[in-house]
Amino acid sequence: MIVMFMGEYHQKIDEKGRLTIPAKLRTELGDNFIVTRGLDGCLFIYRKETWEQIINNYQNLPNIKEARNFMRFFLSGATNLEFDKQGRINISSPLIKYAELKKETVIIGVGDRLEIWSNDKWNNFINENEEDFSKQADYLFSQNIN
Amino acid sequence: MIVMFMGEYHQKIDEKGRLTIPAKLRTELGDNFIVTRGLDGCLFIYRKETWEQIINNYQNLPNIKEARNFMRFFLSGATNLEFDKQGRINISSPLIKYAELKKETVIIGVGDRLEIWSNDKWNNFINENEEDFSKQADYLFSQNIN
DNA sequence: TTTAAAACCATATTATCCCATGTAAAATTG
DNA sequence: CAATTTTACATGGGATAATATGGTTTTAAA
Repeated sequence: MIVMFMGEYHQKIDEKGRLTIPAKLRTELGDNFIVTRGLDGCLFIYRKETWEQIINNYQNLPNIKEARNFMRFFLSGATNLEFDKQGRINISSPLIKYAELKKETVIIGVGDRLEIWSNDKWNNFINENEEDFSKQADYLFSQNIN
Repeated sequence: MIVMFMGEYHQKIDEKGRLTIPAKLRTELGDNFIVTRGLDGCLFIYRKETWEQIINNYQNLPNIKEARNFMRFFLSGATNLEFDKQGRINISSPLIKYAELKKETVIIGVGDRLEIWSNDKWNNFINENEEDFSKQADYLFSQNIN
């Protein structure tokens, strides 16, 4: 992984569907990237290189129904986007609808991708899972004492 | 473990989210480090080397929902930071919110990491756990640690 | 000809950098 | 050893540049 996306950023999406990507993330993204329906009700943004790797990996999956359906979901939602002069992207209305994006939007870095969440969904996510996370973290942190 | 962080330091965070790291700790931290959501309501600061070790352990988690969620929580809370000319770091507002940081702040050294606590939380923590510490110590030291 | 989307422009907000002051520790000198 | 000076460090505030965001015009498409 060349780029490791991290952090949480709060941005406003306007009524034209335009969303500013924070400057720091822009430089890490480059100007060739893909937005698509993500898992768990958010959108994913991948660098082009990462996207191509993912697609390659799925080419090798057996031609079973589950794999076919997943590819439909993943590819039909995918769009090649660019920044406008002010560093914004234009999110299509099907994707806005899918992620239930309102004005208040959260962009997070998760390793090889960015995720776009509606503020409400993200808060729910954090609140519902916080306790589990500390348990998991207790476990995981106890693993790396060398 | 090359560096062993120790000690308790009381610093003030200003209304811009700037926090001075004591000079002694600065030299031990180097100028490449990561701040992230920690456990029990505080923030963790890791040297870059330590951080990379931790990440390596997580790379190989399977792509199941629990692992995905945990990575979201973990990476979205992480930021790569640097010192300003006066030796301060700039803590992002989601992290300030998470750790409920007010003006009075406590920085403690805990082995391979630093922890940032709000003064109130730290006092509560000490008060609530003081009696237990001796029991916990008895338990831990009886486990033969070699 | 109408509508919508994309490019452009302008302003408001935020973050970053730099400097000033206050305070405590250390060092130097009588 | 005490007193005074010097240095380092912590903390606050203001100016400037970068960024986010809203609105307007132009272009293209239906």
